[in-house]
Amino acid sequence: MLDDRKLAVLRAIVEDYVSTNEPVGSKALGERYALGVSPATIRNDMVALEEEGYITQPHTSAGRVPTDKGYRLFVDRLSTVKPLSTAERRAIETFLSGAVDLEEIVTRTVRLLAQLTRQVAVVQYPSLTRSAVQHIELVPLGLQRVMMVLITDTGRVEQRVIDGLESAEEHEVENLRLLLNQTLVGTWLTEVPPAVSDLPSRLPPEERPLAAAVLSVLLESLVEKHEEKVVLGGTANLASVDFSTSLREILEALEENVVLIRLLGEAGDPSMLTVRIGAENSHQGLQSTSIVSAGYGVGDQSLAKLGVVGPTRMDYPGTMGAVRAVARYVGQILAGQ
Amino acid sequence: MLDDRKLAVLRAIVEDYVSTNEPVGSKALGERYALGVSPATIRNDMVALEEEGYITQPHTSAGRVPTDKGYRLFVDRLSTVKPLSTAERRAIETFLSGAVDLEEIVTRTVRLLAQLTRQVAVVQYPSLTRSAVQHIELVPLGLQRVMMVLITDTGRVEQRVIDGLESAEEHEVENLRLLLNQTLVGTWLTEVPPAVSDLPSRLPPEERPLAAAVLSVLLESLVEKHEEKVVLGGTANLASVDFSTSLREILEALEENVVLIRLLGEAGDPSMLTVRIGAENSHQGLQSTSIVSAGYGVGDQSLAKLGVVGPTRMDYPGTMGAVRAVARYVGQILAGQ
DNA sequence: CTTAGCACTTGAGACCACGGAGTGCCAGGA
DNA sequence: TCCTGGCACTCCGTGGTCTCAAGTGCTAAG
Repeated sequence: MLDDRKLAVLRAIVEDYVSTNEPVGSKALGERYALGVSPATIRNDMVALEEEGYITQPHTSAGRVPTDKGYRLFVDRLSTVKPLSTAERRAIETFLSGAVDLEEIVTRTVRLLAQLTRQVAVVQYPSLTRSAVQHIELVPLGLQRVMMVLITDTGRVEQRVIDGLESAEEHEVENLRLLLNQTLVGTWLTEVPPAVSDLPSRLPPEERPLAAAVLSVLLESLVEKHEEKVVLGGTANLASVDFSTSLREILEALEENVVLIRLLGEAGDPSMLTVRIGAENSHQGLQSTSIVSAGYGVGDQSLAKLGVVGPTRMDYPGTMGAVRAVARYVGQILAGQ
Repeated sequence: MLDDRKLAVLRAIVEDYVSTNEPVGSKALGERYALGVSPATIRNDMVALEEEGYITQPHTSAGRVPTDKGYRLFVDRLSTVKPLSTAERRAIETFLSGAVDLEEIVTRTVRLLAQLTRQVAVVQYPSLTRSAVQHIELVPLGLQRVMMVLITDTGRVEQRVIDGLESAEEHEVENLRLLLNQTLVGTWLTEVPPAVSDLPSRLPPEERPLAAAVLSVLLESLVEKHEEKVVLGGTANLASVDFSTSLREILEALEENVVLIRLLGEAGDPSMLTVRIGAENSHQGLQSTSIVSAGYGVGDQSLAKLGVVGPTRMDYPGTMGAVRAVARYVGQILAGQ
């Protein structure tokens, strides 16, 4: 059905359209890419490709433009991820290694990715669920307030103030602090709830109210802050492309962190690159964009996702290469912390 | 030079242009606003206003458009800040009072402001410099690492890991923690450096290396995190306006936190509303925008700034009303924390 | 199966004419 | 002195027509 030459034609169409942003015709195609056949032949192939739904013409007697399905085929079978140049790799490395804490790693990553791909970059904070407790600190703030600080081995810090306590005596707080650390250090966050279920019963009765209050806040912070935080960068890059859907819709979608997180989450195997093209995106405002994403993490466990959002008409090999490289380096940096 | 009627004409021009986005002519002006004089008279006034540089025509025989100078006069003398409706006030209050921590207050504020003004909102995190130490916590993480957590009375939390220590014995850390809190709780952050200068000398010699390391990180975090954090929202609102400078430039400027902070900082008396119009903004990319900002804080001390960025052609009275109201409510919420 | 040739389609751009909205100016009136 | 009505002029935006380039589909020959 689709022989090699037809595929080559499709590839050429995609590449040409991506770089020129203009519908590509049979003659120009034959000239610019060494297909070794005449325009007429290319036209015949185009008809076949159009019948199969890989390309389409904006109007009769205009050139062809790839459809979402066409890009999909291109990504799946006709292209290979383009590795970064060594200069680029070195730049990534030095740029990221200058970061001092998790927050800075994330902000730098997002900048980097936006710059490399010239598109909008999205980086999700490492999720809490996949990390383990490194330390829990309780700080008395006056008699009725205690601050809880939870530190994970991925460098994330969550803090909460627990208010309206009956009384929080120094030694009670100290006791609880010791017990919590003893019980929880090294535990996966997902394992925290079962691990603490019997904890109050291991304390003298008068200390249980405090423990209960602290635990409820601790558990709450685990579900609530779940994996909700993302950082966005390079929105200015949207301005240079013209989208079929309005720019406003896209910006609105991108501002909704919830939407972004859902989209990143929808991606498949986190250890692989995922590409969602045009209408494959479930969100209304992003049907004219493609999202290239990858999981990143320490070792073989993925902690969170990062990716870029751009027009369906994007340089897939290059973008995929950049996303993959950045994801790997961030993982390394995190591991090194 | 400029009698009352001329000013009334200018006011009418600004109001009309803001609401229609079209150059406004003498006839239409007389009809829509009850100026009580003929178009010819208005034309004469327009000539005078144009000579003074308050208005300009895009081309001969088109209507007039206010210049930056015209808007400036309008803001300074021809308009009054429009108070919000009680419904809006109530909405602000309920929306903001649902926030649980500083981060959420800031995010909610930015959303709120963007929604109220239909423009881009900018909120700066409460600055460290104007707040006082509420608590300092030191947490040993293994033998060579200590985490320092600094909590301010404005609810801000800074944490740092101090690495590569020779040894951090439990009791040394504990000692230092006590001493730090004893010395610093209640101290303005700006007063911290002098307050700790002689601190190592008050410790036994063997504990001084640890103290020095911790102090250097503490001081560093004071200057570094200074007032650098801003949150942005409502960028989608940019898409609906068309700017004379390219949208890209504006988005780029907005992404540079440094730029935003400088711009907010340039504003005058923090207890007042500041309006910077068009070319009054020092930054290149924002010469076609106006920035309305205000300080917010607890009591009469301003902790940080917030504001909105929009086209020079904006509804100044409404925007100023919204910014002022939001700034006040945020202050109240912060005080209530 | 490929290719050359050809007639056909269509949007983009150039050109033009025209109407509407706005202007400046002047002379007459309160 | 200031306002007003009148008038001639300017310019932009709109819509129509025309042409051109690029592209297409189809057919017949290699």
